[in-house]
Amino acid sequence: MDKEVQDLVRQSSLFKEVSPDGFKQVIEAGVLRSIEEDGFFFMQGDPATHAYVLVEGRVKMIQITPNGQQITLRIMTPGQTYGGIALLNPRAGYPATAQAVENSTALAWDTQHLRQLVEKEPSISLNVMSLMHGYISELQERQKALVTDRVEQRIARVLLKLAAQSGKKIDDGVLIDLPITRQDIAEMSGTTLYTVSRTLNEWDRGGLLEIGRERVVICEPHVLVSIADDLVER
Amino acid sequence: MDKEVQDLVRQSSLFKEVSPDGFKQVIEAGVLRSIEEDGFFFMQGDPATHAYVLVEGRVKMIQITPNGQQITLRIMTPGQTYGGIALLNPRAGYPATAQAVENSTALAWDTQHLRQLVEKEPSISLNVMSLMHGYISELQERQKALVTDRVEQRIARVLLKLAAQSGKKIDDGVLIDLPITRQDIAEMSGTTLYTVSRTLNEWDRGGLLEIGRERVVICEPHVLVSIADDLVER
DNA sequence: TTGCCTCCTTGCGCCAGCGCAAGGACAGAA
DNA sequence: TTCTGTCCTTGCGCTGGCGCAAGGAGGCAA
Repeated sequence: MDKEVQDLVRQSSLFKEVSPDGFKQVIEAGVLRSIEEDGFFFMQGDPATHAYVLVEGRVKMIQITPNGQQITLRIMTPGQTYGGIALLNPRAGYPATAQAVENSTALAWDTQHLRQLVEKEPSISLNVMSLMHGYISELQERQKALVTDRVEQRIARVLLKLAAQSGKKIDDGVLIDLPITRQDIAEMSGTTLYTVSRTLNEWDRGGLLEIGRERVVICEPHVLVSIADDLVER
Repeated sequence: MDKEVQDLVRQSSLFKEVSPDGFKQVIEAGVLRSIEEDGFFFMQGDPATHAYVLVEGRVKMIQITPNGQQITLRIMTPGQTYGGIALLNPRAGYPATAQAVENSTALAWDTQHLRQLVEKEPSISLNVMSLMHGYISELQERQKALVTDRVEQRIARVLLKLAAQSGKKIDDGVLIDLPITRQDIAEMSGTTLYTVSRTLNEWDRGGLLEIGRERVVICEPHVLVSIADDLVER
């Protein structure tokens, strides 16, 4: 297995602080799985059989409503963990769908191996709880935002989060280094593609950012922050 | 310790399936704590030091926004667990505030004892994860509802959930056996007390339910379900 | 009985955001 | 170079839901 991949796994929130010995077992038990663009690692409701650490590409966690509408929960970058629920009994379904945004590769562990690993390394169990805790906080945060924030604030928050996660410093600001559509942003901020388009264009006109097709560059991050925190007149 | 209380703990989602031996230790380590109406077990952000099983009364989990606005996440009834996060390192803050709706009593375990118990009974650890999993599903469900459902549907859902949890069969329907204000319902459904009032009155006029001061009786549960599921014309 | 407090109702005006529809722009294929 | 598909923009009309303000009504205390 690739040295680089091993490092990624060692630092992942699922297996961090595992002993060298245990880590060897982790690597041995992991199975590589590749999914091409727009394919799925798993669907919401599927029995949770595997936990994944993303090695390459981008994966988004989404929820699909009965009427086909869709909300995006998060976008994962290499090194991040998803499907950690699999530690539980596999009858617990995945709470969301994992879809590849680009061609992606992940290491996977099935429930059985995971349980063996946990027995040897109980810290993994704490790691899973820690992951879930983070996830809960995030969901609560989003829920609060949905109830109390205006759409403008929510869009600002989404952009800042994307920048923090996949931002790339360039000449005139921070480029969000993802092929991301207005629709994607709308799904992440709980609004519509129309409103996103209008808002981004307004901000572009104000020099706050620069937009293009599937491209956003944040020029004035601090202004965006003050919009997100509602410190600014409309 | 009360026999009744012990049964409650034995069936709680935190300690179910613990061996008789381990259970004895659980009971020994638990500490009773009473909070009177409107008091707090803990506040959001406090270091998570204790896990609780509610023994008597009602406790609501809430989130308070910087500007004082408030959203209600859930209302707990006796036997339910909260603060399970405490198993983790206590620097992880509680993700929400636990406030007593009536005079309430709970059994509490601190992090240190919990860790000892988990060592003896690893199933507790799985229980915690299971709890968190349920919590995550619930939050995602709510989030989906906030984005895609109309206010009317969300109010219907809240009423149904309250009825499922604290419903009491009476002559003309199911009484929600809680002193619950319009404001409370608004916080749970992510809307305002005005809209809740208008909606409930409309339903009352239609014979769907009967309302009074801090009182709701659901007369036609199935109609409410079809509203929640959007199977009905407006 | 009276007063007070909290909870509830409702008319009214307002506007943020929705979503259709039509058209433009860009990128990659052929 | 042209074509095709996807992505993006924007004018327009509409409405669900918000929130103020004012008043009503039930419950509790003294």
